[in-house]
Amino acid sequence: MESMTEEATARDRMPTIRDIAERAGVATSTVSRALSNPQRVNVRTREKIEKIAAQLNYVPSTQARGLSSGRTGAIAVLVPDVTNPFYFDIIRGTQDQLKAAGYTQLLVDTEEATDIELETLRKMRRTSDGIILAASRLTDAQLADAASRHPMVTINRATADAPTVLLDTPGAMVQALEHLASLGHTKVTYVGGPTSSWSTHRRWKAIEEAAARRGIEATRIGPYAPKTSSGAAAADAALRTGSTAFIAFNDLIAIGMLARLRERGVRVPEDVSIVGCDDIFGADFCNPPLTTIASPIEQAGRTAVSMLLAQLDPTRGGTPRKLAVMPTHLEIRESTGPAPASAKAP
Amino acid sequence: MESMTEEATARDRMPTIRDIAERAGVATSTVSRALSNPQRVNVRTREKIEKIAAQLNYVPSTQARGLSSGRTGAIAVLVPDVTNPFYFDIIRGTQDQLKAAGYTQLLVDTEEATDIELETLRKMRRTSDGIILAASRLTDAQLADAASRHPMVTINRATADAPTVLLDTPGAMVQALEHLASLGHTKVTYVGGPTSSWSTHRRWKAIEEAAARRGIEATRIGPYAPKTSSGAAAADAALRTGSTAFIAFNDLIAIGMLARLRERGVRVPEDVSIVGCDDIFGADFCNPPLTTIASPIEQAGRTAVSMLLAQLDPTRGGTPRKLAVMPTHLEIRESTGPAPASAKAP
DNA sequence: AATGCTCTGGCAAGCGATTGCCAAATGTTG
DNA sequence: CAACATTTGGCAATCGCTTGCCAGAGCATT
Repeated sequence: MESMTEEATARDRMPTIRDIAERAGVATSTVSRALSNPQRVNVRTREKIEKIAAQLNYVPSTQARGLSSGRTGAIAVLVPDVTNPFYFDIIRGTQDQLKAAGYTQLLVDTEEATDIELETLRKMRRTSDGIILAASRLTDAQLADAASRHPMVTINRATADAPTVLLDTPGAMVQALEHLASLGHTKVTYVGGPTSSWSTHRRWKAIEEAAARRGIEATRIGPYAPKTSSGAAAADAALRTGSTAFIAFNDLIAIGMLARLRERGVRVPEDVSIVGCDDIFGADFCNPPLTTIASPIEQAGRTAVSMLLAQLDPTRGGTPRKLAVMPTHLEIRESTGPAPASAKAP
Repeated sequence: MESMTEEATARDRMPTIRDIAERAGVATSTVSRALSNPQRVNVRTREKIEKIAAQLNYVPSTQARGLSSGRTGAIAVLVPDVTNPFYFDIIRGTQDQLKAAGYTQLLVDTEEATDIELETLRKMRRTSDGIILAASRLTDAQLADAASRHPMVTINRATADAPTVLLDTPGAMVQALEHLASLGHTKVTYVGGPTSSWSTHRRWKAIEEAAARRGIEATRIGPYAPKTSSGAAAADAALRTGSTAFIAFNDLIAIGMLARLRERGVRVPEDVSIVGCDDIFGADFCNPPLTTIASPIEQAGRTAVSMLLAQLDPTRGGTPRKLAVMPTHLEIRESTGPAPASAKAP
């Protein structure tokens, strides 16, 4: 029985460019062009091909396409911790913009580990067209190496070797300090994040400088892991400093501190004030609502994608920017208040 | 100048299996086997090849591998909304398990839209080896069709056509109802989620039945989008029902209601009680902390991956399960309390 | 009528692996 | 030592699509 029709043959196999070519009576190359380079082919031929493709429910193979064209159509997004709401906003931003540009997003959690980050970078060199690296834990040298091998954009981690999107949190830290100063606080403690975090140093430096300029006594404690569970230890240590106001590396830690302070009977903001950072989901409805540093995080993700895409296809975009700084502002809620009178004379 | 050495040639190009073969003096097929089918080749040859591969910093091309082997090494995870913390946990679970199994995760946000979901499904048929579909908005027929074409596991959306991971929220809804009943509540309102959500109907049905059995008057309002911003409208409508206790479709809505109620001067739990669902990030530190239905969400993600992988490679796993029901429990916090006395005699 | 373009479409060579089949080498056994 | 098994490695065909190059057709220009 050699009478199998094309219909029968194609039943279980996915249709390929060849099936279309046969039915249309053209060469596969023509089909390829009609589908991915429309103006290269006659309108009538194209329409015919498109019709057949639709009929067959044809879906091009990314694999094959990638193999021959060298492009994969995928962008890898590396974040240190997918559970951290901060990164979720970034992911949402990248997802959004990537989808719009027809790219697939490969999401990888590097678990705040340098080696996983490096290994992922290595693999992705082959698997993706470009990489978005959020809050990288890598050293400058490692970063430079990675950037030299693959199109890359970093978020919240400046480097001369790749375009970067920065949230101007240091700027807002200064605002936060001024806010606290105007409320009468004279001793402020910065609750630091992971040592490997570039941001935490940047923030502390900003605070240190601004404090010196204003005659405020600034101290630093830490490092603490950026999780609510670190908040307990952080709160205890912070209290021991004698400061009346704390600025936390991020909202996660701040929220954890809030819980611990309540547990210990320390009132916020009557006894101490707390400022968080990032304005993540939850910062507005915790108890008390957290004064924090807000920024367009999702926008940062989108911008990173745009910058990466511009790098991939220099013809399309205009001047590829090397640096984008997102504005931030202090979102004052209820976790900050006047310095307690007693604190003035210890 | 034809004297370019191999070194020079290979400088900017990624090393391929062929480069290794040449250096090792063997055929590419041998290299391929040594790398992905070690026992098929002599130990000494293998070691030699591995060494050279390491030297060259060789990374196999997923594309090429996929083309010839038919497998892509990627699993697509479709969620209705990446911003919803509930899905964070699922994503974290899948990410974790997929990485462990050597798969890449393709994350797609279907934006609660049926057509995006369908379109993504179509594309992913070629791009991924399998699909994990969380809280699908599809009809049974659409789901059956999709499942027939591609290995698939659903989460929180039962179907006879694909293995499913279910969180036993309906069971816990009954617990919640009993909890409320024992606190003296006799009128309870269910604040429903999106009409297209399979879960919301399932939950309401469970409540309705349990309420009837216990002589509690249960009403339903909705639908509401699963966002905190829906909470305001939901709270207003809920209040109008005259019920003293509300069970929300999820924590997002519940948290939004909390805010609105405070705004309106309605005390929780003194005046009304609220129960959420999912125990998402934030449910424990909102004000007041939310009584909610907790479940091992991350675990659900992991289980889904296991079930999918078992389906892909039937030899490895044991009996591929068709259904996994994750246990849930009522997490009692401070948003539920005794029914107000006045409510007894309206 | 000759010349030169622009359009279209086909040919065929890859892209980088995998894998069925075969042959040489090596080992085992009676 | 012959006969047979088992390893081990090579050949070459694929996988599905892209793309450089070429040729014929259709037109406009001299």
